[in-house]
Amino acid sequence: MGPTMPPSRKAQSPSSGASPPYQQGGGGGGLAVAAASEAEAADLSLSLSASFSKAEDEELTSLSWLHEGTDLLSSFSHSGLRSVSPLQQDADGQHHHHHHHHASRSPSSPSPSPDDPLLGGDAHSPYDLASAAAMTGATRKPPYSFSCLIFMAIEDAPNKRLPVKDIYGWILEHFPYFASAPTGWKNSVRHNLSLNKCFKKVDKDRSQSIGKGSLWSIDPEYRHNLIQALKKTPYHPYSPGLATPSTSPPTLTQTYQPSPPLWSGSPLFRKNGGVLLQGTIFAFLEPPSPRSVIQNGARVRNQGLFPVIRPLPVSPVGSRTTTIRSVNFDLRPETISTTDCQSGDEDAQDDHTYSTAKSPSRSCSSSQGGPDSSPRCSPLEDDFNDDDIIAVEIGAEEVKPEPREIPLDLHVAAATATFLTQQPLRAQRRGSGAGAVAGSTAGGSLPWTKNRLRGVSDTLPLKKRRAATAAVMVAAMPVESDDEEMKEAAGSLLHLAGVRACLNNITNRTAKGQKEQKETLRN
DNA sequence: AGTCCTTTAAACAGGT
DNA sequence: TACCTGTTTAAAGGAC
Repeated sequence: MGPTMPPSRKAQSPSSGASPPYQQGGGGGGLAVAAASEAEAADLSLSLSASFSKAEDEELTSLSWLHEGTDLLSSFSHSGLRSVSPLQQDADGQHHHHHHHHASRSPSSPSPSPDDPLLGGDAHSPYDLASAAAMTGATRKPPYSFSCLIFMAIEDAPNKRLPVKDIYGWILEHFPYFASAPTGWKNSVRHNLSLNKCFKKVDKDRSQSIGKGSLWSIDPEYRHNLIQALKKTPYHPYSPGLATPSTSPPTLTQTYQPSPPLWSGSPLFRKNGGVLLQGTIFAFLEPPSPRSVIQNGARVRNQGLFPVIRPLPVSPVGSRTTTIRSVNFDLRPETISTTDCQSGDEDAQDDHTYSTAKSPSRSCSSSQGGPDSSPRCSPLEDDFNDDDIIAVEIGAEEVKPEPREIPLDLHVAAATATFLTQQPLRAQRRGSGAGAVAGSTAGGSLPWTKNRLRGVSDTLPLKKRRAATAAVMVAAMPVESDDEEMKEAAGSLLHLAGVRACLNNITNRTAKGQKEQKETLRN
């Protein structure tokens, strides 16, 4: 019953042609190097960091809306946009569909204090929906993937669950674009709900059936993937074209020129792999005091929906370092390739969440460790459980003047690692490898392809993978550095950290398979 | 060139 | 019957 060939695809998605920001596609795998430009790509500091699950927890902790009873709603409150959810639910999960009103017009939440440097009274706060809406306009597609949109909608619901219809409503309300967009988006939403492991139906209680359909909720296990996906948005303070927070305390980061847009679909972002690089570089640039991070964290928490994506502070050209981001992403236990993790394929199953974070370093694809990653595969974990990130700076070359003093010793690196574990941006790291959540198809594997039929075992043989990893490392080396010592150092460090990058360990699955897995998880 | 990923389109089944 | 919901397959296209 395969679908018949679509009559005319040409009229297809507007999205595909113009490389809209929200398109995060491409997961390709290259090593992502953060730089404001290609040219600068090679000029970043090389930092290897490994993060582990614990870090993830901490990371989550940093998001207020996750742990402090601060839900996304509150995040909206800061924008004055969301005051009242259009979809009101009572404690029983009953939905009372209020007439859609634009929350922005009737803010019920207190506006951010004008003098709050973090929240800023800035009407153009990049973190509020109003700004987002204004920026995207009613005619432009929001930069969020459907998964993110769905996630936000659900999170915005008092009971964290919504029927599709209300999800549509939420999206429409907050992103007017869809009001006039082709109807296909609803199909996409449903498609996402069905395929993305991040979403799951709530067992419907007959007694309180809401009628047709089920309530959809976020699978806690994959939630962080969604969160991470959200973090990758174009709406961050320093995005060009976006308002910038006027009051942020002077930090080293401010000395940077705003880098190109870093929304997840941004080429630059992809190149960087986003997160890690951001986090890493960020860490180096930020004052030693975690405070700034915390501040940012606070911000994140307040922002909720609008992930803090800061521009990558780009190392001035000239610094001779390279950043290896894939390591960071992939090292997390969850993202570690099964192969590298002893377990092999057994877990192949859980993985699949569409990743929201797409990742360039798909090393451990979403399919794999995805979000769930239940199987904690990793020896690494045993060795490092505490501050999950190990950042190692590998040799900055003497050659060019380091614009910023980049710590060259492990102590500093360690500190940085710690720092990173506390800083929100860090979350993004995984985007890459693991596939984040995203969307729809997040987990990783999308249905379509033969590839998907391959199992973990089909991925590159361990040997090759390792070779690939090595290649990655080498590739990450300063361009002009063919210094074997350096390479060795990198290798040693990785080894030391028990880090093994895993590449292309993506398990492809058929949609069916995913579904089955999804089912399995449910049961 | 091949692979990955997201989005879009569409067929279909089941429910209301 | 018409519409909605949910699942699944397929393909387009961008990115690496």
